[in-house]
Amino acid sequence: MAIRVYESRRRDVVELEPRDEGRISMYACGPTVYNLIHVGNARTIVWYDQVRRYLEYRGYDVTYVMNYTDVDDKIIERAKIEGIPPEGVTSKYTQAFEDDMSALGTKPASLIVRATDHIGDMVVAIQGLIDKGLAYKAEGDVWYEVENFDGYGKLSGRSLDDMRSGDRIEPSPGKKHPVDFALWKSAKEGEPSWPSPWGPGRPGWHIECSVMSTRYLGMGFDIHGGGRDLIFPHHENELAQAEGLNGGEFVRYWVHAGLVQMESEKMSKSLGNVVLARDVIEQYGGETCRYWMLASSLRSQAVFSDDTLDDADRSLERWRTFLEAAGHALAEEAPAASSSYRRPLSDPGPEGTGAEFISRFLSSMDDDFNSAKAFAAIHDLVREGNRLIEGAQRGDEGERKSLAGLLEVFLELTSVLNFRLESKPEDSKLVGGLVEYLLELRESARSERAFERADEIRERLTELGVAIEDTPAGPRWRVSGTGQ
RNA sequence: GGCGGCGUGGCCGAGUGGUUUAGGCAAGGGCCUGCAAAGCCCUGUACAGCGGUUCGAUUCCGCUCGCCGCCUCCA
Repeated sequence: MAIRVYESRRRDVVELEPRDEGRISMYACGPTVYNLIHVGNARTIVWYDQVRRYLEYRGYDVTYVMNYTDVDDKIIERAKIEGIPPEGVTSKYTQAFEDDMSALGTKPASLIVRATDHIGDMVVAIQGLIDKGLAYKAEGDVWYEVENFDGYGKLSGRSLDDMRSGDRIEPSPGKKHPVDFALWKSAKEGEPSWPSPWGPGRPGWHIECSVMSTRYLGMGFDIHGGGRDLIFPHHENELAQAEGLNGGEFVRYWVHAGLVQMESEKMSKSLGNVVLARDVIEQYGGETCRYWMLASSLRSQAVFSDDTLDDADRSLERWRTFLEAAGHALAEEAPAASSSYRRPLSDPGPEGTGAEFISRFLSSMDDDFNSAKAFAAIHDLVREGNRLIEGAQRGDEGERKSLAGLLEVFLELTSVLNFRLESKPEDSKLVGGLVEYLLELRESARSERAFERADEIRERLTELGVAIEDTPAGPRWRVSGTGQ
């Protein structure tokens, strides 16, 4: 069974057949580092991280390149506002991006590339396009001539005629066709610039991705993506540049993520309805945020609201509770998480306790990363596991064995999604000691049947965010809630 | 105006031409508990509307209504 993905250009779900057997090359448009990212930006990157993790889990050797766009009008603007040089802006927001993404459990791409480190390559590419008759100079600018590229519009499914008739494109002086886009912009006073055969200036928005992706991954690499809103013009233009310059196919599979919706409107910087990733992480924690992002599948739009985030938080809490309870029930026989699980496509498939859950998880994720269905398999596993806990605690050998098997599968599946399910940081030694002491007091009250006193202790702790559960093996506690 | 997508029970969100339920959250009932909590069991009879195809459609086709995305910087 192969992995299937929805491919934007073909507008269909197709089998993923990598250019090189056993290897996947993927490229993602990373941030333009001029601002803190919002949860929509973050969700797309988290999903790409998940795609990468899943492909590795399925046995592929993945090379994942991400770019940071660190030359752009917005950066220049921002530098003026903050009164610092553009490099100050980019380094500040690059760090902020990496901090946010790390809080969301993504691991850095195999290779991170910066536009400013590849200006020379871009100049060479632009000259190449001019030489091929696909670009032309107009004053200090260089424009891509879309009418000379056969197939312009094939990714986004639109024709030049459609676009010409649209009244939203403003013709610029010097452009031959209103859709022609800038490859090189001449420098204005006080802007960062680089030398070029056409005079000092800086590259246009799209050229860096064409140049850097093909430099490191070659033409015809496997997966390229970003949010749906990048399909046009960004990816269309990347395609026109790369294929126009090099010939052949640029990208085998275009994979685009659905956008985050805010009250039935997309979240977007231009609409001004953004919620910063940082703020959501602070309120709900990175793991809840990641759960929310992944619980809706890659292509569907995710609804941002307190309700959907609260749902995610409670669902995750259910998993944590299971992990903890199963661990207690099995004591030292409890399996530990491995650092790297692998289920290559070539595997005959799992056997033994919990195998059905692995199978369901795999077939769901193989099917265009249907995470919603994959999560359901984990939830079903948890229910079955919870049923076994009482018996396992009693010492029933059969149930212990089954529970241990299920727990092992649970650890595997949640680790593929990079959920650590760790207890809250408040769970420190001092706090632990104090809570244990209060529980001892409560237990002695209970043994004297002084329930009023016992309940008072429990209520006070609950108010403080410490949940108490009495189990046959004694009371248990944990820090609950969303950390507010 | 052009192109694309969607409309599932209180909310989020999978899926399918027909019999057995996606799953989560919330709600109600029960078990367990000193009482709780956690957990388990049960319950809700949902697929925008109108036609059509079909023995049978939530699932296919058409139309209508509503919503969303792209067409301009945007993940």
